[in-house]
Amino acid sequence: MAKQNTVFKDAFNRCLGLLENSDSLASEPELGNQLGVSRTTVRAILTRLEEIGLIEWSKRRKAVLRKPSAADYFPTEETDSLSEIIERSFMRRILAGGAEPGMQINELELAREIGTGTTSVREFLIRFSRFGLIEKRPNSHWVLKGFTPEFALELTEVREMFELRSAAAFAHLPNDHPAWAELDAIAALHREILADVDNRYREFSELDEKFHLLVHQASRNRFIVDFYDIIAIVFHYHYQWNKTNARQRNARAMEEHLAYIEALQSRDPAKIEGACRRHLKSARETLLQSIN
Amino acid sequence: MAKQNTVFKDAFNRCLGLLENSDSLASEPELGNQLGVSRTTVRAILTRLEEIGLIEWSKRRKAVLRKPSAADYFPTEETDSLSEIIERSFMRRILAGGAEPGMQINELELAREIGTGTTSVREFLIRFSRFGLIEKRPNSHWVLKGFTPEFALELTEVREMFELRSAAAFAHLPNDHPAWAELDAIAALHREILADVDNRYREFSELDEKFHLLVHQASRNRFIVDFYDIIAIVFHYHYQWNKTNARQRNARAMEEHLAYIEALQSRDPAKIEGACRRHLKSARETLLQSIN
DNA sequence: ATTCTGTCTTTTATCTACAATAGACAGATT
DNA sequence: AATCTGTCTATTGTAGATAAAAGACAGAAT
Repeated sequence: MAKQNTVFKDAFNRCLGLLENSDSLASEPELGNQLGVSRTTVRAILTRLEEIGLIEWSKRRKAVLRKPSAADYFPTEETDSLSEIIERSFMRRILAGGAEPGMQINELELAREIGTGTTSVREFLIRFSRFGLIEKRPNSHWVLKGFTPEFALELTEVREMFELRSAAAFAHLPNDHPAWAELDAIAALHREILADVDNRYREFSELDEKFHLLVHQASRNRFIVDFYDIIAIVFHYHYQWNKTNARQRNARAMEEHLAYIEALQSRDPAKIEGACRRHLKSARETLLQSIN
Repeated sequence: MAKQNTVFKDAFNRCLGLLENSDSLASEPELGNQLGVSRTTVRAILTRLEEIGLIEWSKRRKAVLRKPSAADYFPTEETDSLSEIIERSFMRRILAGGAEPGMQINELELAREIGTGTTSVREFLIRFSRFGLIEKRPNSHWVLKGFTPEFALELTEVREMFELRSAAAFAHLPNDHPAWAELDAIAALHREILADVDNRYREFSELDEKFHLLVHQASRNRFIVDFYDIIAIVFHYHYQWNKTNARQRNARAMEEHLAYIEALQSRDPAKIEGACRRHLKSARETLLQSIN
């Protein structure tokens, strides 16, 4: 296999969703926009939809013949891109399984284990190296530096510098900047989840990422925004891995977020800095606790 | 060709250097250490040295028969690793040649132009993307974001945050830390070059990199140290590209460095911050001037 | 006049193969 | 006892090939 057709399968599944609530489909370029794929892929999807009797397709006419059933969808295992599979597999190995700092990482072995070619693994490792968890010895193996307390401290040190500056910049966004509306929406979602926290505390992880990314974007600095990727991936896998006291931790963080958001809305620099510092401090403590 | 033997050729050339001042060579593992290569490569070098009649080799005996001549060395074009070649070639294209922001970057075309396979170009682009000058559209081309004033401002903003913090940390290094001795050596070299600045101002570029890296390392933060790569590459190619007033600019920067170094040596936080800010400000101005 | 479809070309993502390089181990040498 | 060499194996770096996906263009349909 030269290339997996995951783009096709994923877009196909999303297209079935469109098809649930409508009795005909838009034009090919329009569908391409909706699904975020090229016309070539759209046509492949339409061809398959016709083959399995979901639509009748003739030039501009794409009439829905029946509603899609569960069996029409491609299984979710087949819709993940190779890089997602490699990332998950790798993160599981280094976060969960006894991965000692200093351990060697073998491209060929990783590739065999994941069931993929070495090229993809190499490219993943190169991309991943910017997260500071692995390092290359040229002409030789990669070395795992490990998810250690030092790593967490270095990460949070930079994060705190960047976020304090971004939060300060946020206050100076013009009043009609869309970020203010987004901030309102995020605040509302916080209150909604907090009102039913016992059932919905798991939604925090995603909300957390959205909120902090919004703050970082106010810096209008690509290096600051890009750095947030590292924080996001660390917290993302960290939440999946460490679930002790999750409900309580998340509730507390959401309260802090609300105070932080209120400070931003006040535009008062001192208030913003205080609320931001308080939240960052507890976020750092949470992360550090879970490592030891 | 599956792999260029540039490691062999480069190590071979360096081995000829060792051979100039000695009438026999060390053991294989020892040579491997000196040259920074594996025993396999050392043995390949010894084999070649024997073939061209430079040494007589029998087990532990590696007697030098004659001094190497210029013809024994591999030409320097053959000793650069593929990634260095690609980097230079790429930087020339985007800094020198009319490379408009928003331009598409084509892997295949780049590969053909450089005379290499696509795999290496891809890997280079992935590594290079962390410098914030290019961006990938998945399943599609890369986009050149360009060496624009915005880029320079975003870069220097982060640089200033990081360097101020690193400089402050430098003052707290223990008195017996090797960085103090290195700082002295760097200061001495500054004075030496300044004393003959008309002839030696070109040595500044390398010295500049060494000095700022030393400062950044005092942060003991991998993200801060890694970020310095971006600054170093930008200034490196920038110096090569823009030579107007180079002598004067470099002389001024060296004076600033000396004041900055003196401030570090004083361990006085206020003095350090002042000298650091002054230098960073003029470095930023120099960079910005050359872009427009 | 604009938007769409049919068809074709180009480019990316990924696999496989292979030379260069690293590295392991046993027996030889000091 | 420690270090070295001869030999062998394992891994990386890179090229080349191929299916998937993107994208270009002309003619057809609104």
